Amino acid sequence: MTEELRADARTTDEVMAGRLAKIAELRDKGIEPFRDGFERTASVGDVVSRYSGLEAGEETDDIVTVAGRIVAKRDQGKVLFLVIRDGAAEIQAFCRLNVLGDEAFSFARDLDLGDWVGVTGRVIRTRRGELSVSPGEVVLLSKSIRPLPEKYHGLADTETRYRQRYVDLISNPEVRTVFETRFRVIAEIRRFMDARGFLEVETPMLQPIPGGATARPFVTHHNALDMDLYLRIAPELYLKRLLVGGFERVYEVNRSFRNEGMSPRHNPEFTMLEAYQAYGTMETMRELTESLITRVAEEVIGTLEIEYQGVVVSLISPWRQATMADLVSEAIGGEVSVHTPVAELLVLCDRHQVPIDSSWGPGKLLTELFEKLVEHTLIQPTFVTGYPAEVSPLARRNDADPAITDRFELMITGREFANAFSELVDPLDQRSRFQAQAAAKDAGDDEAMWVDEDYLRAQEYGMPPAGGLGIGIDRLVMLLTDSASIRDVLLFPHMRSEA
RNA sequence: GGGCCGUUAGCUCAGCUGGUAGAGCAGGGGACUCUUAAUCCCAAGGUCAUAGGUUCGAUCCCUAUACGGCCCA
Repeated sequence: MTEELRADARTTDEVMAGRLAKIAELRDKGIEPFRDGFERTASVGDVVSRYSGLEAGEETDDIVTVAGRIVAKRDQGKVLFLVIRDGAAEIQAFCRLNVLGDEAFSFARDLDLGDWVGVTGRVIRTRRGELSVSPGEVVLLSKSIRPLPEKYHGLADTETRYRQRYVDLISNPEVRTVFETRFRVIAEIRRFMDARGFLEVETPMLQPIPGGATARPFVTHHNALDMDLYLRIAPELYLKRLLVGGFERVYEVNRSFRNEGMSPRHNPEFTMLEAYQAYGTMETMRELTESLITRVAEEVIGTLEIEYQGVVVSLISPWRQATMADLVSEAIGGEVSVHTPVAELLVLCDRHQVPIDSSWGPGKLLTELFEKLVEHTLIQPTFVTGYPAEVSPLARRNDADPAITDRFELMITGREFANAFSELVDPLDQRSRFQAQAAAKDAGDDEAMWVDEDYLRAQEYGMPPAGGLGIGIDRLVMLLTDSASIRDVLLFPHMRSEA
């Protein structure tokens, strides 16, 4: 039976049948192919760094026990080379018949690519210069029953890479590096914020009223309460309630959810940093943003000159600042602002093929022109200021010009990286802004905000002046890892159900 | 949602605007006591994404669907 299965092993199913037969065989011999734990004396990385000075042909008497996955196997008859990978480090097991003896050697030869093993033996460097463990013992820790992708080209199919990230991580070592960078970025952000006296907090992901952004939410249902709840589109309104409650500096590294299309730049769930600082302003947040991103780049990738998709981006301070009105004026070759008559803006929208809606005021029209004509041109870091109040329902009006707000968005590589403002703390103005949003929602804008009465009530108790900030972490990681798609910086990007 | 492109062995890829498919790696058998994309010999491996259509005949041409990628909204 076993022999037949082995002889017939062809496709995946048959390979798997062969491996299953091996499992049965091992159990017949009293060997459990899925062990309970294992004691090793060193990681592969430790051994590699500790013995980096060992000369070719030199053999130590030091005995180590390492463990890992077999990722390559070179069988030479009475000598067998197994490459053992533990994390990102690899070491060769140089198995010799005369050292292991007949039974142990044939056991080692019977191991398969993908198996997890423990190897005990002397640390040596082969005549050909490869650091190795020369095992006196090889034990199977966990059997692999499914074949790994091709060893040289790795796994290239994008669909399989995203769906089966575990295989991608085994097969393409540089993928691991991207994710190590991602999580070091997040760790560095926390260190930076903590050092500035911010407290990391947690706020609801399930919200009765989704707020803090203009986006369509995901809906879910709480059975016991028989009420609909929404997955948060932003933590903003809860974090600002904490300012009312007396917390002065808070932040949340948050997963938020937006029910919109997917693209190389959008995933339905994404990660951002939101931070609020009592007594701060847009300018406080601007300095914070620039310092934070600069620090993270220096600490994690060690440079401020970044090549992104073939373009060099310089994160060296100071970063450019410009107003939306000036940038749009420059793009169209004439003076426009939020005070330009609507009729004139409509002509410009028409001329530049910007689709419009009859309910839009000058602020929205100007913003649309900006997004169509300017945004994609801002490759180097640029703080765009002077956002119209019409498109900034949570931001404080500028004292000199109440039609715009004390708000910026940070653009890099033509994309939005951060959004921040002096917070609107006036409950009366906030109510009228919410009402304008509600009117837009009634007019069919399903991304418009809801009126959040509890948030207004909180503000009515008195909210300190404050600066608030949001930074898109996925995009930041894309920039720092030169990744073209957001899927390349998400371990498990969303996909349709498999066919 | 619209447009374009893709889907061939477990993996990476070939395949002549039509005559039912090839290689390398992995897997199987064998040789080899310093290999490292090991090498050499042998044998095997396919519902050409799915469903229809055109045709004497379809991996190839047409339609639809599924999944993926890019662009646009």
